[in-house]
Amino acid sequence: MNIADQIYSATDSATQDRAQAIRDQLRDAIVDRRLAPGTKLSEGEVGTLFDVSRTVARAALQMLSFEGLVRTERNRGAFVANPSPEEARQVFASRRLIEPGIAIAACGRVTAADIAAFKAQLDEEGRFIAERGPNARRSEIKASGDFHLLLAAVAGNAILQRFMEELVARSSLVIALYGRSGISACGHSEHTEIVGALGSGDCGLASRLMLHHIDHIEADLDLRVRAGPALREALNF
Amino acid sequence: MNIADQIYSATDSATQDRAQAIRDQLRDAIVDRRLAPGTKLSEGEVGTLFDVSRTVARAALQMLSFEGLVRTERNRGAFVANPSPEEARQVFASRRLIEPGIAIAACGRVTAADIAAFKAQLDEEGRFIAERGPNARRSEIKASGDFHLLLAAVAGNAILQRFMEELVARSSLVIALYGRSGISACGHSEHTEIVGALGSGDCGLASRLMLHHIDHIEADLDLRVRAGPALREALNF
DNA sequence: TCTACACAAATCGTATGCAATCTTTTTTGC
DNA sequence: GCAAAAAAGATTGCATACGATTTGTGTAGA
Repeated sequence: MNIADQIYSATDSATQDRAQAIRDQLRDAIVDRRLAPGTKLSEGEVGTLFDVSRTVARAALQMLSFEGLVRTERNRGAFVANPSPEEARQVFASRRLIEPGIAIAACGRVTAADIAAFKAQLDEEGRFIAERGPNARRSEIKASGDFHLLLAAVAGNAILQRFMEELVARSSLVIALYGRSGISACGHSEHTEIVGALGSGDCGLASRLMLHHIDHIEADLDLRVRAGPALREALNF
Repeated sequence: MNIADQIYSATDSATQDRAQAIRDQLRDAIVDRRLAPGTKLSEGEVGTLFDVSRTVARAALQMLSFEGLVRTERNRGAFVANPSPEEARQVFASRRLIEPGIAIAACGRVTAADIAAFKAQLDEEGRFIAERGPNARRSEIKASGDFHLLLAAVAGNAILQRFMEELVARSSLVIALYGRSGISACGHSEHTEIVGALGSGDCGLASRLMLHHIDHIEADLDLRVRAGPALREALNF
C-alpha cells in the first residue's frame, strides 16, 4: 500500500460505483491544473470520455460540485470552479483554523511508521522540486498537498480528514489562479520542520509551525482583483 | 426574511432543483428525529412520497450521504445513519476544534442586527423549553442547533458555515442515539452567555464559553457501547 | 448597417426500462 | 425435521429517451 492509497483510503476503500472513480480522475486533473478554472465539463462529454452514460457522469460532477471544485449552472452545465479572491480568503481562513489543531492531534497519535511515511513523502517532494519542467511542477503541487492530507490521515479523524481533502483541493485551484511565485522550496523546508516537531513530540511547536506555514502560502498569493478574472466573472454572471 | 431563511440562505438561495428541496425536507426529518437512525430510505419509496422519479430521489439521497446523514450500501439501499461511538467522538472533536474559532470570527463581525437575531433565537429556544411534550422537545433540539448555525452565518465564512451545517446535523443524530438527559436548560443558559460575550465584544470569552459549551454537550452523552445499537448494527451488516 | 425576431442546435432535467445483485421464500433431498 | 439449493421477489445500477430551457445563428425589416 503506497502513500497515496493510504491518504485516500478513508474515502476510496469502498469504491462502489464508477462515478467515484470518475470523480477522482477529474479531481486529480483539476488539482494538477490539467483542467483550467472555467473549463466547461458537459455531462455528455464527460460521459463519452469515460465511456459511461450521462447518468454516471452527472453523479460524478455533482460530487465535485459538493466539494466546491465545480460550479454547476442550471440548464447550462458544469465548469471547473473559478474561486473569487473572497473565496480564496475563506479557504485559507478555514485552513488557519483547522490545520493547527490537526497538527496537534496528529502529534498525539503519530507512530514510527507514520514518521517513516512522512519522510518518504518529503523525499518525493524533494525529487519533484529538483526536477524542472511543467510536469514536475504539477507533481510538486500535488505532493505538497499530499503532505497535508497525510497529516490529516495521521490525526485519525475521518470527518476532519474529509474537510481537509476539500480544502487542499480548493487551495490548489486558488494557487493556480492567484499564486505568484514558487513557494515550493520554502514550503518544503517548512514541511520538514513540521515533521521534525512531530518526531520530537513537540506538539505546540508543530501547531505553530503549521500556522506559519499556511500564512506563508497565503502571503504568496496576489488576491487583488485583476482585470482578467474580474472580467470573466462579470461575463459569467 | 426570518431567522431560518437567514441561516440557510447560503445553501438554499439558488435552490435550483427538486432534489435539493427533498434533501432539505429529509434532513429536517432526520434532525428532528422523525426519522430514526437505521430507517431505510429506498429510492422508490422516497420518489413516490415526494412524487418524483427515482432519479431525483436518488440525487437527494446521494447529497445526504455526502453529509454523513445517510449511509448507502451497494444494491441494498440507503439508511438513516447510525453513528458509532467513535464517529460521535469525531463529530465532537471536530466541533471543539472549529467552533471556538467560529465564535471569535463571529465576534469580530457581529452587528447590532445580528445581536437582535440572536436574541430572537434565544427567545424561541426558551419558548420550546417552557413547553413540554415530544413536539416541543424536537423543536427544542432543532432550535439549539440553529443557534450554532446562526453563529456560523455571522462568522461570514461560507466554507466553515457548510462544515458546521454538517456537524450540527450529525450532532443531532448523535444526541438522539447517545443523549442521556435534557441538556437543554443548561445549553440555553450557555447560549445566552455566549451572546452576552459577543455583545460586549469579549471575543476570548466567547471562544472559551463555546469550548465549555461543547464539552458540556458531549459530557451528557453516554458513548459506551450498548446492547441495543450494537445488535441493530449487527443486524444491519 | 443595425436591430429584432424566429428558428435551429446544444445541453440539461427528468422519467422510465432493463439488467445485475441481494434477500427471502420455497422446494427438495437426506 | 432440518439443511441446502433453487427460485421468486425486491431494490439498486445504469442506459436511454423525451421534453424543457438556453444559446447561437440567420433573416427580415427599419
